Amino acid sequence: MTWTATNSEGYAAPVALATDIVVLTVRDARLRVLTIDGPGGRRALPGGFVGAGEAPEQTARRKLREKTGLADVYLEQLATFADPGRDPRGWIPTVAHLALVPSATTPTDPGARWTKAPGRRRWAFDHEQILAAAIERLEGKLWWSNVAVGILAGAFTMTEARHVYEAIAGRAYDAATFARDLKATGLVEATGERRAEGPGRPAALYRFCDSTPRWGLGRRKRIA
Amino acid sequence: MTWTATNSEGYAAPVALATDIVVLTVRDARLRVLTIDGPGGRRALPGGFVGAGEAPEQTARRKLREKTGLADVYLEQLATFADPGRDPRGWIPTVAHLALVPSATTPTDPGARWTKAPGRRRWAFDHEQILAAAIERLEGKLWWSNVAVGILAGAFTMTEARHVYEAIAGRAYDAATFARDLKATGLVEATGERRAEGPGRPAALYRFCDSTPRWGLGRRKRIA
DNA sequence: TCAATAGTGTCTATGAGACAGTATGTG
DNA sequence: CACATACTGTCTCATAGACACTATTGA
Repeated sequence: MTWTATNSEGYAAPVALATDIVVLTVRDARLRVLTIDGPGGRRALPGGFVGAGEAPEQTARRKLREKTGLADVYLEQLATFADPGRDPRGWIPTVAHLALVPSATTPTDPGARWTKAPGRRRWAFDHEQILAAAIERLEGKLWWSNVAVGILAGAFTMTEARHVYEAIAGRAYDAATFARDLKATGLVEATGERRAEGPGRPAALYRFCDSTPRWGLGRRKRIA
Repeated sequence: MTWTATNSEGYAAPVALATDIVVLTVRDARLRVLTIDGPGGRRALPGGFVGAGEAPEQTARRKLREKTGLADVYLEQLATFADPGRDPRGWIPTVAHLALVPSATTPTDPGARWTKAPGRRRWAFDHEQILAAAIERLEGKLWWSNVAVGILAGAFTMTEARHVYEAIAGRAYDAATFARDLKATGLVEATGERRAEGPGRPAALYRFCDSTPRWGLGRRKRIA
């Protein structure tokens, strides 16, 4: 039995407005997406219904806090998926969001897992399409904006940053060239600190100047 | 009196799902947006309500046909605006679209006009914000995709194309460099025809290889 | 001392801006 | 012929890839 809704003018209305969140991070040199159990043993994206008087972004942040315990997260709107029949429960458009969280994030929700992205898992609803849009957006903005600040929150070494960029771009970068070019974006600054990880010369630490979405200086970088 | 809606589970639902369309073109060397009369003498974007069983993109195409008489139009989803209170009639999220039409397009709707974008006009609702998002999207994709095919439908000379690109980018391009770089995107092809406009050597004609959204070869071009 | 990791310098290929000069039309 | 517009060739600067070389740590 599907749900229905009617407005005060007598016309059919959407049953609800949903939001789905593509939570991405880089773990073990792989891009991974946070998934929950969906119907039919398929993977699904976390999400929920937008409350009356609530902006979709607020809903997304609220759900993200419930799933990961994180309050300050890089979050941006991705696109809206509203094809008829996308949700068997009825007419439920969803405003998809892209969120990036630090590598060390552990889901607080016991049903949530990190899944390789892209991978061979079967997805519920139109979530595979939403995931594809999220990855394309992330790749496209990688060298042009500070998106990566979501994963590289706090201080990081150039080597750590490089591993994150490599997992997202799906290619290797020369270490020297990488450092030069990341500095050239004007988006990062040195903290002045250093960090030693095992043997070898300690690495200088950097941080992104802003944690809110910003565009870089318009340099180019080949992804493929 | 604001509208309301309730779904079959007893919860408040959106009153309706709307779509607004930012129809852009280049006329008289200026970027222009199609506007209709909104409340309070303000300018408004054309749009309408998404019907039950309809995808928002279909609604946008239907409305576009009513306003301009055009059936095949470059159209892509822009973003969804759903802040509470954005529409005084009630909870009405809108899926905004970006559409590009040829320069010669004349509105069939008598209330519709071409308005300079950006300009100093006052806008209804959150339409100024939607327009700003559309212009940013168009500028950002200009040299990376075939967006301009929406305006340069059919065959065009390099000079015509340059005028369109200049109006969108807000800067002048060297004619020789422009032609070289537009060809280098791999998105256009020569038709083999020529066209004479007054005195001077006739210009070769080109067309975009695809009329559906495509990405170019990843070259760069400075906008500012 | 060596191994390991971090960081610097530089050579080269390519794309983009600028512009001089050539080609081909109309009157 | 003059003039106007279209097109070609080329110089130069900036960016990105590659890689040799130096620097700084722990064992």
